[in-house]
Amino acid sequence: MTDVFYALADESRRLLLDRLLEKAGQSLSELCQDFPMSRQAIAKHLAILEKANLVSVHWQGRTKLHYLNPVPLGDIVHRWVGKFEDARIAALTDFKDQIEHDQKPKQEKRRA
Amino acid sequence: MTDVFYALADESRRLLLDRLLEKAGQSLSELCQDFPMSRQAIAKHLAILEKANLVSVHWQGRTKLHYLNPVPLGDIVHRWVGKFEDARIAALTDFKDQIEHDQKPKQEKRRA
DNA sequence: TTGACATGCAACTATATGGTTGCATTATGA
DNA sequence: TCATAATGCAACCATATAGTTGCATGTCAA
Repeated sequence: MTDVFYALADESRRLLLDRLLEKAGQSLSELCQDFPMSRQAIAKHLAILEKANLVSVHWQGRTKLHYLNPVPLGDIVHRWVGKFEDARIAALTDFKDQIEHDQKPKQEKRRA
Repeated sequence: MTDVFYALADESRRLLLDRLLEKAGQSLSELCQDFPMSRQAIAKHLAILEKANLVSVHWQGRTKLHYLNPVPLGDIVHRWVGKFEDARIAALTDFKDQIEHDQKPKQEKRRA
């Protein structure tokens, strides 16, 4: 959980995921093209994405091919964000209204 | 985007969100109870959550009441994770199979 | 009015992070 | 075989992060 959020908390890493969404199976040097950063910096970012299981790799000779693995994203949505779903629905009804009317939200204890 | 992921990339901060989901409108000192950390450390975490717009505050005299704002979570899911949805569906069909069979995924270019 | 309570502000510390450069290792292909 | 290409490893640096402690400010209530 922490690993995934941490990995996503960096613009460069999110951009790398975008690149791998556009085209799967890119090598490190391929991903380095048009990226304003040294190869080693990118390799570190990819290692972090690997650790978070957001990227899977496959060696082919001396080149390391990278594949986006979107499964942890789904996990986060369903196993973590999900529990805030009730609050989100409530937010659409009362919370937002009250904020807009510059009042203190009246609920002292929201349902669990 | 970065602010939200960054805020969520810390166990303590995610725990604070849990606390505010259980009971809305808690003050700083209330949130300090049973939290193995100084008040100032918690205040910093709350400031980060505020900056990410995950927590809204309301002053009542000398006490600052904190409310969970789950809207940015929904935004992340729909505006960011959403674009990986196609890949996630594909992952369930071919990618996972091939990983399990220890083969290189055959797609060189996934659809955009 | 004044003491106590809730919070904020500032300085400080140790460690993590994001980046760099230089060199080593391994595999390809002419 | 051997130069080159793809990657890894290690040291280093500046800054950010997560935490601490001490003190200041502001508000409530007796």
